[in-house]
Amino acid sequence: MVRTPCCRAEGLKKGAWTQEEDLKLIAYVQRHGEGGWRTLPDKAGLKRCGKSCRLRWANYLRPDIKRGEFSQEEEDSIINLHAIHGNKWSAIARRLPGRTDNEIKNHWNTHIKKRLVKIGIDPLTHKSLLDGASKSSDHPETPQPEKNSAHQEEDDQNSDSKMSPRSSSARFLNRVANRFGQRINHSVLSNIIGNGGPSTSHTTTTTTTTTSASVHYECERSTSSSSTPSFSNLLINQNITVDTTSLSSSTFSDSSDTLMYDGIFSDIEDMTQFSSRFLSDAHDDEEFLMLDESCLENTSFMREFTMILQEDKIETTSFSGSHVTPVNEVDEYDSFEGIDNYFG
DNA sequence: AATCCATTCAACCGCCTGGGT
DNA sequence: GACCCAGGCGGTTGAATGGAT
Repeated sequence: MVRTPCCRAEGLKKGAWTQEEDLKLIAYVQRHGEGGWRTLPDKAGLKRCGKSCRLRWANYLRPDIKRGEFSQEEEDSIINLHAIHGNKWSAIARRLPGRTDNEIKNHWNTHIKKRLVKIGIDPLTHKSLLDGASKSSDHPETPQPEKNSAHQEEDDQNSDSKMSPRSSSARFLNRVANRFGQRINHSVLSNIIGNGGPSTSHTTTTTTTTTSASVHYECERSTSSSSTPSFSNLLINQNITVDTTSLSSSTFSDSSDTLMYDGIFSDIEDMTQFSSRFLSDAHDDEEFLMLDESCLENTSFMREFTMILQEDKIETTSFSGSHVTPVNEVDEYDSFEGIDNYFG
């Protein structure tokens, strides 16, 4: 079947937009809103393809566009999100308010990708390019293959001031276990850490229907999601995340708590960083672990659980050893001591 | 100053998807 | 189910720019 062109090719202008065209487009969208892109050019008096108008608006003229250099935090988020989503630029852009998919894509291709390659990380797989090569201890200048993730870069750059998302995940688990270890029933924590128990069921069905707060883990793209998560691979390969939608006000049956939770999340200034570490799209093909219903109904638990998320975010962004609950780090990855305390 | 080359990024292209009929 | 349409997406292009020679 012959594809119908999105617009008539004759007489349409291409190339860089002029200020006059921008003003026309802005005026039209402000008056009529977004949408109807195919007919917009005629109505707005633009000799442009509707697609071109939409792109110009979405990538450049939209009032909430954030322009300028990417911050270190934004770059970290992009790397983390790319490890999860791959080249799904729009998905990544949704987590970076004010940044467009096109901008992120360009920045990735022109800056981040090169930097990752330079330090020995495959930007496609986020694994070391030196897999299988001899240990770099013989060659101190070559990257260490043990930390075969994109986070090596930030570790290298911020080893004293930042914690990697991986350690954040483990630390988060520690805190949950330490704080709630005496109150959450065993099966719930078994679910969270996937300790091989029967309750590592991936209750995808209930996620979309009855879910409230779902702790959900995402496997690295290179790993099979079908395997039952073990304690170790949870720490190494997975980030604990909380589904955003699950923490909406509708989550909580106690109406008096609704506003509180809304407040907490609206108070989080940097949703980008928060979401890059804890939040994820609720795709149908992703698997979820559910917190026990009883936990969700326990507003006290949910209150503290939410506070942990918030505190964790704050501590990670301005980490100093003095004010962070100590977490033993047995090796280069965090250990999950809290769960041991609980089960011990 | 002139030329060449590399880099950046706005814009385009073609494909895909979902909704409506 | 088939078809059409609108919108969205990722990959690619090419003009503009800056640095090196």
